[in-house]
Amino acid sequence: MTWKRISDAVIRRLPLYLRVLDDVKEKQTSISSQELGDLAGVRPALVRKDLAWFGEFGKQGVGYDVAFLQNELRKILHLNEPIHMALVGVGSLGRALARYHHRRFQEDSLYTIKLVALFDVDPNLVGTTLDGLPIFHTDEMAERVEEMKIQIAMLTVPADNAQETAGALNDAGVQAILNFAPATLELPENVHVASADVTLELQRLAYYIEK
Amino acid sequence: MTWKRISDAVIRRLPLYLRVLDDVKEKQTSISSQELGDLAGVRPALVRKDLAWFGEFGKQGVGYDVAFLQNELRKILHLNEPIHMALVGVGSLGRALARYHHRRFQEDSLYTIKLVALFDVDPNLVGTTLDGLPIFHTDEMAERVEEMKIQIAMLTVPADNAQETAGALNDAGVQAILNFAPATLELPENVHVASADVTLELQRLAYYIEK
DNA sequence: TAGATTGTTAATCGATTAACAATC
DNA sequence: TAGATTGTTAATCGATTAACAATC
Repeated sequence: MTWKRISDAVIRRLPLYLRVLDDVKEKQTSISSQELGDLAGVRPALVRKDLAWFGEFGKQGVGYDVAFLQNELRKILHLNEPIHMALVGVGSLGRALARYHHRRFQEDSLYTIKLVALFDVDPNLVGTTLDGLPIFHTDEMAERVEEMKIQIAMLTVPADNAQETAGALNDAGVQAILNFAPATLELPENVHVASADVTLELQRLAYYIEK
Repeated sequence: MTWKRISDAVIRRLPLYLRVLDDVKEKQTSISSQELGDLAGVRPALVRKDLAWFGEFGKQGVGYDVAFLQNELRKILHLNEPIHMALVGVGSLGRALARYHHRRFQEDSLYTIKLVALFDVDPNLVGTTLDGLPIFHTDEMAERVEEMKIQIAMLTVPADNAQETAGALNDAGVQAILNFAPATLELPENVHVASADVTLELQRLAYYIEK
C-alpha cells in the first residue's frame, strides 16, 4: 500500500473513542466496534477502519481489549507523555480556562496536557500568578517557550490582537494553537490551528432555529 | 431540481463569509468570490456554489455587493432578528462566557444573539444577577424558556450533569444547544447540538505535535 | 466592445458504508 | 465446533474542484 497521510476526519474521532473507553473501563475489559461505535456516535465499520489505519488492535470474535486500546490510542495521540501548554490572554475567559485545565490536570492522572505558563500584556498581571501559574509578558514568549518546552497554546486574546499574537507564538516555536478569538488566523503550514470560536458555532446553530 | 437538505458543511462556512464581509465592508462595496474565498480560506468555486444554494446574489463581471450579501446571509442564518439565549451552569467558564456575550451584544448592533437568562442549581446563586442577567434555578427551566422565548442555550455544567441538563433543556423546548461539557449528549433529532469541547480539540491537536 | 466574474454542469476526489473471508 | 467479530476490499455516497457558457 502506498502511504497516505491519515485524514483529519479520522484523527478527530480518536479522542471520542478514548473518552468512551474511559467511560466503560470500570465495567468491562473488552468492547466490540459495534458498542464502541454506538457510544461514540459512529458506525461500527468506520470504527474498525479508523483503528486499522494504526494497526491491528482487535481479536476476531471478541473485540478490542479496553485497557490495551486506550493505551494504544493514547500513544497515537501523544497523550502518553506530558504536553506543555501555554495560555495567552488572561482575561475572564483565559482565567476560566486556566482554572479548568489546572484542576483537570491535578485530578485526572491520565490527563497529560499540562498548563505551565500564562502570558499577557497587562503590567498589573505580569509577574503575578494564577492558581500557582506564572504570568509572563508576551514579549518574553520566545524565551519562555523554549525554556519551558511549550508545544501547544490556547489563544484567548481580543480579536484585534489575535493574528499578531498567533504570529509571535509561531515564531516562538509553538506547534499547535487552539484559537478562541473570533478571527481567522493566517499562519504557515507547520503550525496546526484549531478554532474554538463560539460566535461561529452559535451563528451556525441559529440556522437550525425555526420561527 | 429535486430538493435536498443543504449540508452542514455549507452552513458552517456561512458565518465565516459573514465575518469576512464585516471586515471588508468599510473599504469596499463589492467583492468577488476569489477575494471572499481568499479571506475565508475557501476556494472561489466553493464560495459560489455555497451561495448558489440560496439564490443568485452576484453580478457577472462584478462580484457580490458587500452590504447586500451580508444582509442576505444574515437572513439565511436567522441573524436579522433577535435570538434569545440561555446559559446553564454559572461556574467560572459560564461567567466568562456570559460576560463576553453580554458585552458583545451591547457593543455590536449586528450581534443579535441575546443572552437573556442564566440557570444554576446553587442556592447561593439563584435569585442573584450577573451583569444584570437573572440567575434562575434549573427547576424553573420549562417556565422560563417558554416565558422568555428562549431558543438556544449554552451548556456549561460539569460533565456528570450534562446529559441530564441537556434533557431538561430539550424538554423545555430549546431548539439548539452549544455544549461545552466534555460529554457526548444523546438527544432526539429535533434539537441541534454543537460541541465546544476544548478537551477533544486539544487531544486532537496533540496528534500533530512532533517530538 | 473587451475583460471580468458569475452560476452551473460534469469530473474528480475523498470519506463512509456494506459485505465477507479470515479467525479467535 | 458454532458464533461472533475483526480487518479489508469493493461499492456507494457526498463534497469539492475545474471548466465554461452566459452576461454584466
